[in-house]
Amino acid sequence: MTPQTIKVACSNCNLRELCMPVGLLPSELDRIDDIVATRRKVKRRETLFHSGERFTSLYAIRTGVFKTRVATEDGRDQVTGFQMAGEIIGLDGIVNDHHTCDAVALEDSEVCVMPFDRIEELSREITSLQRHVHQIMSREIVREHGVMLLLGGMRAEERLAAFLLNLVQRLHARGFSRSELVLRMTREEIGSYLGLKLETVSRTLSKFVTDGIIEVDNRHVRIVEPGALHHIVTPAVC
Amino acid sequence: MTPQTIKVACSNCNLRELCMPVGLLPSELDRIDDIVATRRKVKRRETLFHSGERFTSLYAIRTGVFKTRVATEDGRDQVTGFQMAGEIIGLDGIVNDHHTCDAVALEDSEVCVMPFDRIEELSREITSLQRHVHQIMSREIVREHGVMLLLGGMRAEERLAAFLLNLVQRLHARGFSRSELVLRMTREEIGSYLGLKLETVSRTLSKFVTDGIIEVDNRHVRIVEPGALHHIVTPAVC
DNA sequence: CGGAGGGTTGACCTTCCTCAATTATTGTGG
DNA sequence: CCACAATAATTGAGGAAGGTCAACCCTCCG
Repeated sequence: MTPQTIKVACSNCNLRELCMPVGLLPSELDRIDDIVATRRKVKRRETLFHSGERFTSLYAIRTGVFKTRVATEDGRDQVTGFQMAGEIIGLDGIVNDHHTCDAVALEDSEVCVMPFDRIEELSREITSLQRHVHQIMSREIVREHGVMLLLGGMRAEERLAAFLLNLVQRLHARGFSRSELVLRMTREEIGSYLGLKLETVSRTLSKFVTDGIIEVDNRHVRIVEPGALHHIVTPAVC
Repeated sequence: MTPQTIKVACSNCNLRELCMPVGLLPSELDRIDDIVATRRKVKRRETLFHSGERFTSLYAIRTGVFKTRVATEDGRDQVTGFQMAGEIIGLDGIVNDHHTCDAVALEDSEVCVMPFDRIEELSREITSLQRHVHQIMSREIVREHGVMLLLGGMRAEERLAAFLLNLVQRLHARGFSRSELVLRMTREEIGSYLGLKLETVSRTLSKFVTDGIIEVDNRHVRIVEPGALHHIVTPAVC
C-alpha cells in the first residue's frame, strides 16, 4: 500500500448519504470507518453468501446490483429483492447466526464487509448509529410489507408497473435518469420476484410498449409515460 | 394499588421464554422490567395502532391475537401477519417514526407497552438485550421471506397447508394442542394474508375435509393427517 | 461462426376469481 | 331469553388471468 492509497473509509465514500453513515456527525464518521473491515469484490453470478452459511457480517453495496433469493427443498425459489449501491444486505442472518437466503451478484460488484459484532459494539456507544441500524432493519420490514401487498393482491400489469417505478425511483436517488433504466436482471428473475412466469413478464412489457407507456430494447427500458404507470398501480380513486 | 398487586414485570411473566426477556440473566431481567411501562387492553376489532400514527413503542402481546395489515389509497388491503402471545409488534414504525400498518385485535387482548427509546437506552447497556432486539427484527424479515415464497410461488392448497401448519406449530410452542386449533380470523382475513379470495379459502378447506386431512367445524380445525399437509407443502422430493 | 442463454409470441389449459344463492353463526335490543 | 339483523361461511356456475408448452428469434461471446 502506497501512501496515496485511498483509505477504505465511509468518510470519503460518495454513498455516505445513502448508506450506513446516514445521520452521523463528522466525529462519529471517523469511528464508523473502523467498522468497514474490508472490501470484497463479487463477480457476476457469484454469491456473496448463501443459505446455511454462518453469519458474520452485514454488507454495504458499493457498486453493482445483487438479488437475494430463498429456496425450498423441492427446488422452487423466490427472489426476495434486488439491491443496489448503498443498500445493506445480510440482515436475514442475524436471527439464527446463519444466512437463510442467497445473495447473488447480477453484475460485477463490490461490497463493504461490516462484521456484525463490531456494528453492535459501536452502536452501543454511538446512539445515532444504533438508531440507524434499527431503521435499516425496520425499512426492510416495511419494504417487504409492500412486496406482500404486491404479491397478494395485484395483477400482472400492476406488479410490473410498481416494479419499474420502484427501480427507476431508486436509481434516480443515485443520480441516474428519472426515465431510463437498464434492467440488471433477466425476465425470469423479475418474474420470480413478482410472482409471475417469465412469459407473463415479457408479454406485459410488450403490452406496455404497445400502449406507448414504455420503450424496451432488450434490457434497456425508457419510461415514456410515467403517469400511466402510476395510474396502473393506483387505479383511479373515483 | 394494594401491596398484593402483582407487579407488571417480565420476571414473573409466564411468556418470558418466548418474548422479550429471552436469553437474559436474572440480574438483567430485573432491569428489563423497567421497560414495560404499562399494559394496555385492546378489545376485539379495536386497533392497537394504525397507519400514520406516531411511533413510540413496541408492543409485546400478553394475551390474544392480532392481525397487521397494510392498505393502499384505493382501498385494497393486505394482511401482513397474525401475531400471538409473546410476539412483538410495531417494528414497522421505527424507520420513519410513524406506523405504516394497522394492528387490529382479533379477540380481546392485552399487550405490554415498551417505549422504544427505553429499549434503545437499555440495549446500549445490556448486550444480550441488544442482540435480542436485533434477532426479533431479523426474525420478522425472515418470516416475511417465507410469506413471499408462499405468495410468489405456491398454489392455493399449498398456501393453506403451510398456513395451518405454521399456526398449529406456534400454538403448540405455547402449550396448545399439536393437532387442534381455533382460527381467530375469518376466511376473508386468511385469504387476504394468503393472497386468495375467501371463497377459495373455504373451498380449499372443504377439499381438505373431503380428503380426510382435517376436520372443520366453523372456526375449529382438527388436523387429522399432519403428514398429508406437509406433503402438500413439500411435494415429493423424488 | 456457432452455440448457449435470454427473450418473444402463439395456442391451449388450469387455477382461481367473480357473481350469486343459500345456510350458519354471532351479536343485539326488546 | 328470544327474535331478528348483521356477519360469516359454503357451494355452484361461468369466466378471466395467468400458466404451460412449444416454436422461433435475437444477441452476446468465445
